[in-house]
Amino acid sequence: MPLPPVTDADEFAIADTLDRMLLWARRKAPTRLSATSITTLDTLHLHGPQRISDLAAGEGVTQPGMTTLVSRLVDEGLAERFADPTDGRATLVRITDAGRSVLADRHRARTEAIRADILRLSAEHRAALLGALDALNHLCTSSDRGTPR
Amino acid sequence: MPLPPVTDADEFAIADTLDRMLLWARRKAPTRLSATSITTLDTLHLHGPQRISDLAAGEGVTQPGMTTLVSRLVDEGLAERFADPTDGRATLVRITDAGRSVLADRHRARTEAIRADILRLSAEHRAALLGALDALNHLCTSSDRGTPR
DNA sequence: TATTGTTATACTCTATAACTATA
DNA sequence: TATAGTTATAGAGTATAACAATA
Repeated sequence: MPLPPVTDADEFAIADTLDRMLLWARRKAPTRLSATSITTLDTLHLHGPQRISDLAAGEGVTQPGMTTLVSRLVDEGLAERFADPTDGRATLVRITDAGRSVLADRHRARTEAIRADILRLSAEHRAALLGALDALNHLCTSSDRGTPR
Repeated sequence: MPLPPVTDADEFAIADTLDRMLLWARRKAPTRLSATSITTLDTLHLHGPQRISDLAAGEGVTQPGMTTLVSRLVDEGLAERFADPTDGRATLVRITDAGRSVLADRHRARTEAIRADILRLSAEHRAALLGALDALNHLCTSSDRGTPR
């Protein structure tokens, strides 16, 4: 069976819906840590140790801002700094076990909250969502860097 | 053709992916106004005039916090206050044309940014996304209230 | 001289507490 | 007395500017 064609208008409709999703998402989900702290921890978790400047660029904050943020994470035991063996100027940051634990707890809680909404959907809608998971995952992982400010 | 069954594990997978989407989303999208300002304007746009206390509950902030936020919006000409004819204690807030314009501009810009990522997906993925739009829209609109703090 | 990171300072946002006005 | 909203104060988070150390 041939795939349905995806037109310009369709692409716009997809983007439009996803943007509305983001507003929805923003209204759920209060977290103890700031949103930037969470995404920074997530980056460290997924991609391993990083420089301050790389983290800053990736999260769309300034370098001094990232220094402060990392200091907070270190104070709370969620991350740690260590010297970059290849560059005396640089500092590398790595997530700790406690940091991973915070990330896991938060993810578990939020997943449960979202799941409650999914249960209210029709079987057809859930099936459609299931069919789009792979696409959504690609979307999230392909280009997860923000635009610099 | 019968629908594929949606199991508990599937529901979890959907919720899991959506939560990852939210982290992705957070990394895109810097906005001039705060996230709460945007969602508040969006609520006023979608559901009409509201009381301060209702807005506060809906956005998951305190009543004094919403007073301040609304004052900012009013100062910028994006919303306006008027007396509730049915309750002398209450103030109603309504979005202005300028507010709608800000919302539209932001939506347009973000939709365009997301669309760029969609263009990098395969035709199959885009088709799957298209098939899930209705489900996603239901998800966003069914229960768009945040949990109170 | 350019780059990496930190410190100093100021501004925005939002929470808690105390207050005013109306029901 | 309870409810709607505001004002006062404090704290978190992040930006810009100035600085120190290394490449």
